[in-house]
Order: sequence, then C-alpha cells, then structure tokens
Amino acid sequence: MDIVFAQQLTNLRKQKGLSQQQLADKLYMTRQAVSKWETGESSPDLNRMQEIADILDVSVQVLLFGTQVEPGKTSFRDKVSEYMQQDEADKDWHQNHRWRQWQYSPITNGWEFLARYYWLLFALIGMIGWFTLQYLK
Amino acid sequence: MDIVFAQQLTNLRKQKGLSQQQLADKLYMTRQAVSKWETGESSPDLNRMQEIADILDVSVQVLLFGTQVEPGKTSFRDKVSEYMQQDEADKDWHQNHRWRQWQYSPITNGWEFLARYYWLLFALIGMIGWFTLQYLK
DNA sequence: ATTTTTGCGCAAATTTAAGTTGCATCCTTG
DNA sequence: CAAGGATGCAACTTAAATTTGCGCAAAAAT
Repeated sequence: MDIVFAQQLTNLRKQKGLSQQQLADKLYMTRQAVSKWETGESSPDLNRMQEIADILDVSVQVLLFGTQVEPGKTSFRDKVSEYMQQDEADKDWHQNHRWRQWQYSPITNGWEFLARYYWLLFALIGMIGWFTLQYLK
Repeated sequence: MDIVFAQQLTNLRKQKGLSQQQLADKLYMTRQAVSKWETGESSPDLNRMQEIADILDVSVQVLLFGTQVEPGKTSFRDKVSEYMQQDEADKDWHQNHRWRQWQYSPITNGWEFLARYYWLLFALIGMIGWFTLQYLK
C-alpha cells in the first residue's frame, strides 16, 4: 500500500473546487506550501494532515492511501494484485493474531503445529471416542 | 478515527521484542528519536513512517490509526461502537479485507470459534481420556 | 548486596526540511 | 493583447525533528 498523498491531495482539492490559494487560506499558510505538498517536495506533519482531511471531508486514510479510485480506472486484476501486496504488508499484523500466521510461517514448535493442524484433534477425539465404545461393548 | 501513532509504535515495537535502541539502529537514527516518537514529543515524516511500518511488519494504517487494541484495555462493546463510527472510506477498506473484520466482529461461525478457543480441545481430550481409563478399569 | 547492564526520558544544541518570499510561466477571458 | 487567476521553482528563513549529553530506574550479573 503506497502512500499517494500528493496525488490524492490534488484530486480531492479539485473535487472540492478549491484553488491552492483557497485551501492554503483555510490552513493559515501560503499557497506555495500547498504547491510543495502536491508536487511532493514536502509533506505536512500529522496534525496538519488531519486538518487537511477535515477540510476536504475525508478521513486521513483516504488522504494518505487514496482508497477512493476514479471509477473505471482500476481493473479487477489490479485490485487482485493490490490485495496480494496488501497481504504482504500485513503479514506481521498476523503474527499477533495467531490464526493467520498459520498460513505463512514454518512450523517451529508444537504450539504452532497445533495451531496449524488443530483439525486433526477432531480425528483424534473421534478415534478415542470410537475405541472407548469398542471397549465398553 | 484518531491518530494513535505514539501508543501504537510502543505496542508494536514491544510485540516485536525490540528495544528503542534496536529499532533506532534499523532506522539509522538515535534511540532518543524513537523515544520522542513514543512520548509524542515529535513524529517522523511519512517516509520514515513507511520504513517503520515495514520494520514492524504492519501497514502504515495500522501504525497510524491502531486498529490493534491493547488486550484487556478495550471492552468488546467499545470495539463494536468504534467499528460503527468508522467512516465510509474505512468501511470500504474493510470490505476488501474481510479477514480483518474478524478481530472486531462477534463470533459468527464455528470455525472462528474454534480458532479462538482451540485450547478448549485439550480439556476435552483430557476428559475423554480420563473417562476412557475409568471405564477400562 | 553491590555492581553492571539495559532501557528509557529530559534538556540543550544542532541540523534537517517545512514553510515563506519573490519571480516566472501558463491558461483563460474580456 | 492585456489582466487576472492558478501554479511551479529558487533562495532564504524558521520551525521542529534529531542528536548529543546526562540522569535515573529496573533488571541482570558478579
């Protein structure tokens, strides 16, 4: 997931029908500062980022990552590959959420093995139950 | 959706088992800089933010907005209402990444339940085994 | 129990880069 | 063509991020 702030800022500002000057006024800064943001020469700090998002009526997420896409411009395949990349980036998030780690990490200890093949327990339980019944007969 | 970078950085870093020093080394900066980020005295620019996210193996979104919650500190009800309050764009994001919803959503099917409480199976197996032995005697 | 190490935060100094000032360019419109 | 609006670029200023240097706990080692 790339940060596409510069592009996104330009798009959203124009969608709102604002000039760099008008946006700058609302932020109490110069229009050149806005220009630099849009050309990627600099980027505002997080607080300003929040203000900008408020003015443009979007969340900071949208402003930074541009989940809003121009209709028709993104193909399904693009979305799929985007999803794959997202998956990569989020790998570690899963480390803290065991269920997902299963898919990625090699099995290094018993617990991970269990987490990965817990369904085997069903078979085990079934077998134990079956044997139990056999003996009871 | 507030920006909770400072807190999030501390949490994720510790989850990774890194000290401020170790994280700083990977970023080629001093440990004091990291300290300031975590105490909110300053915040890195977007590029660094991306690097940090990479090192911690999370997306920048997670780093900034903390979809992760400190265990035990937020009640389930809080999580739900927090989820409800998320803006349109964020909902969108969730739609494209269904698994992430799991963290927030109530348990809706058996598999999720199992993933969450698989350890119960140990108790089950133990009990079954015990009963088996009782009967065999 | 004392020393050493590790991890962290705070204050002052420094450096990086965001922001400003000033100028040039490109459209649009009368 | 002239005038006004909108934007980008270069040099300078200033804000704030980062470093340097110090102190202080808590954990680990002797």
